[in-house]
Amino acid sequence: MAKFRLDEVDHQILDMLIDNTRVPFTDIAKKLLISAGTVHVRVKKMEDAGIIKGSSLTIDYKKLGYSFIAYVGIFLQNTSQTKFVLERINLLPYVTVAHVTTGKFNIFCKIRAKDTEHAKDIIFMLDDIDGVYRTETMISLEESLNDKKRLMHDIFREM
Amino acid sequence: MAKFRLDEVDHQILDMLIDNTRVPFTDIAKKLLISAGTVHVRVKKMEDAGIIKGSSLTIDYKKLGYSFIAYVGIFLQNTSQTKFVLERINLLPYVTVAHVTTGKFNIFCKIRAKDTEHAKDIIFMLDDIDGVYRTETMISLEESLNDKKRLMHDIFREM
DNA sequence: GGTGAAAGCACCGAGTT
DNA sequence: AACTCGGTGCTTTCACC
Repeated sequence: MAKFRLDEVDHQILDMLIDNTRVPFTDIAKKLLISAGTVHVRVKKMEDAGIIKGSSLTIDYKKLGYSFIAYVGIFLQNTSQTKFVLERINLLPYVTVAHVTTGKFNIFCKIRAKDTEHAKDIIFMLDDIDGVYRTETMISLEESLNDKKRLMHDIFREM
Repeated sequence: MAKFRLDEVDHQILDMLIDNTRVPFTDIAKKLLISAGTVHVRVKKMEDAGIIKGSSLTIDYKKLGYSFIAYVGIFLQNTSQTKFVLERINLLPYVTVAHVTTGKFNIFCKIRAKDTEHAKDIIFMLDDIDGVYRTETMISLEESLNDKKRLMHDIFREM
């Protein structure tokens, strides 16, 4: 995978858009003392390069009744079944992300549910997939998301 | 936390905006056969209710040279140190999310790094936090994100 | 690669049904 | 609650630097 170099202006633009994709390009332009046209061209360039893959809303799932988060580690009967099981897992809507991992588990995923009862159903569905030997669940008591803005500044500025 | 009820139109609007926050309200209106003003009012309502917390870009971190993902389970010397350690963890920019969990680990977090060398540095920083007894790392060999669109449709439509 | 202005639209609030 | 409509302001393009 090619590594793409961004300059300081690109970083500043990303910083602002990452916090709010709807911030007007004219505002960005004012802050960075460049023209709105330039902002537009640079954003387009980052989109074309695939650095900006898309945009999405941040939804408050708790307000929608989904306040249960857990991580589930999956042990397979045989690692050759990894691909098959991963495909099945991705058919389950309540699994938000799945990873093939080294270490203790073969597959590791995050689930989002309404409550413990609902989570139980999801975990049973995972257990029922062919090739899954057993699962181990870690319930999240508190989620703490890192601040995106700081992430961008500190991580990517150094490149 | 109060549970907020969304109707079919709200769901359709969210579905479109979740795929692309910059899709014009006029396009949404055309597709749903309502007026752009109505789209505007409904989005505003969801923002005011806090359902829509914000918006963000999806960045291709791999293209920026950050292709390493791992999960780190943390064992504390004493659970009373949870809050303190969590605060320290959140100061580390490469930790994208941290959870207080039940089960095997006390705290559980996800890190994003350039490579194994870089990951090692981050894990050492975690190990060095006062109160951390030891850590256990699971390296992600493959990440598989669930499709957002399907998530919204299948999960929230039923409420 | 950047600018600035102009044309084309989108947003958004007010007033109406 | 939803619609129309008009003012305001944003995006996007393009000729020029």
